[in-house]
Amino acid sequence: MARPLKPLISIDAVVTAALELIDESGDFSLPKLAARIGVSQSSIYNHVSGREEILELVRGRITEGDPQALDLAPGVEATWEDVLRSEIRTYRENFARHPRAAPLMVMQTVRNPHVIALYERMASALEEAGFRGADVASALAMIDSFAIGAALDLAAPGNVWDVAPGTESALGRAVEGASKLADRAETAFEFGLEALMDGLRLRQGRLGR
Amino acid sequence: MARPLKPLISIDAVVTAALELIDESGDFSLPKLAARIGVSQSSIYNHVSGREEILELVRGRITEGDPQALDLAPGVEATWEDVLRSEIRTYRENFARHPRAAPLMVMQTVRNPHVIALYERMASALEEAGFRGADVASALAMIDSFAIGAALDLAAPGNVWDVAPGTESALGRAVEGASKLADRAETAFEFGLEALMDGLRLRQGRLGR
DNA sequence: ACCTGAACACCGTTCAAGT
DNA sequence: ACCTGAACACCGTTCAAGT
Repeated sequence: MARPLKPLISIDAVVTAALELIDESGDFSLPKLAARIGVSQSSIYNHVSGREEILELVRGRITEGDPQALDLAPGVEATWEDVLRSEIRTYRENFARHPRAAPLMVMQTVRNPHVIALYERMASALEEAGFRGADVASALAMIDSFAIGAALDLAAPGNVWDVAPGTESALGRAVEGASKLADRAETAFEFGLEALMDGLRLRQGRLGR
Repeated sequence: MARPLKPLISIDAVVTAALELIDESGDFSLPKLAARIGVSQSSIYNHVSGREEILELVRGRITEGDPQALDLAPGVEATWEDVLRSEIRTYRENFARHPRAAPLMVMQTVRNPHVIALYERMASALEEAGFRGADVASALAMIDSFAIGAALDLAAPGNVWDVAPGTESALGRAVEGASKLADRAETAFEFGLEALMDGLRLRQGRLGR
């Protein structure tokens, strides 16, 4: 076949196909990706450096859903808490739309500009709150863990802990209590988000000490 | 060679070799594992069901480091906060000794009894604090995210975010501030742990509301 | 019961050859 | 510039054959 008049592949098509593959089955391989695009495996390397870059592009696609505007009463300034809460929620909602994508991203360094920009907005909010230097980094690390954890939670199989049902134990009761909820992951996320915000607010109050 | 008089492999040896492999290089495959034990790849399946079980056994080995006793003044009862803080710290310290193991565990359901027991102790502490049912599960999910995040942080390459050094931005300043610290991950962990405990304590106070 | 070697169905990446 | 097919060096798992 050799070189066609019009390219058979575009980076965009690669990313779209990759995300479809991930959404459908949760696993993703170059052979499957090539098959879906209808092209040979090796030709993908003409557009992209390899698997890692594809996944990083997928991260971009997932995250680029515009940062939802904070709608506040006119004239009211958004507080650092508003901003932080909103960014975390957006981040998590983006992954909620592609639950199976999270596990594939965890182990890769974040290079995507959209995601970097998101963390930049959070870092600014933390500075506005009065946090400085390493404290900002620590807070970001915590937020990051929480957000990734929440995303992984969405991808996780029904039970994270292999506890026999009806077990008389605190963990058994917790698992049972959660299983009654329509959206266990959602509830856990909201609980965690508020606890996290409380924790930060409290530390902010002590900053001058 | 066929069946030897004394088994060439023991489950214990498999786990030890697997953990060595992980600690040294961070990656782990059955061919490499077999080579290290000095046995053929397929014979491993006589002792273990496959890759997943091996990793779950490794999780056990890492976690079984005895739960450090809380040493308190005699007669003083450990509060739920003491217990929680100590368990989280222990969990994270265990992974600190094997930083490269964390990424391999993230995507697997926890089946190991030692780890289940650890979560059971945390669930009890949360009940003692007054949390019930889904709230216990939510708090555990949050703690879990945090602990796993902290563990992944130890395994992560130097920079989690690909920010150009000297960038004039809040994120740039945060990264720079953190890079000055001898133990960035350690500092972030302590910051997060205290913020998390604060968040839980505050929610506990509102439980009766 | 426990080992081996061969086989199977996968991976990601490279590269000469074609137009 | 962009595609193909073949090749390479890996995976995890299964299974008949040996003692």
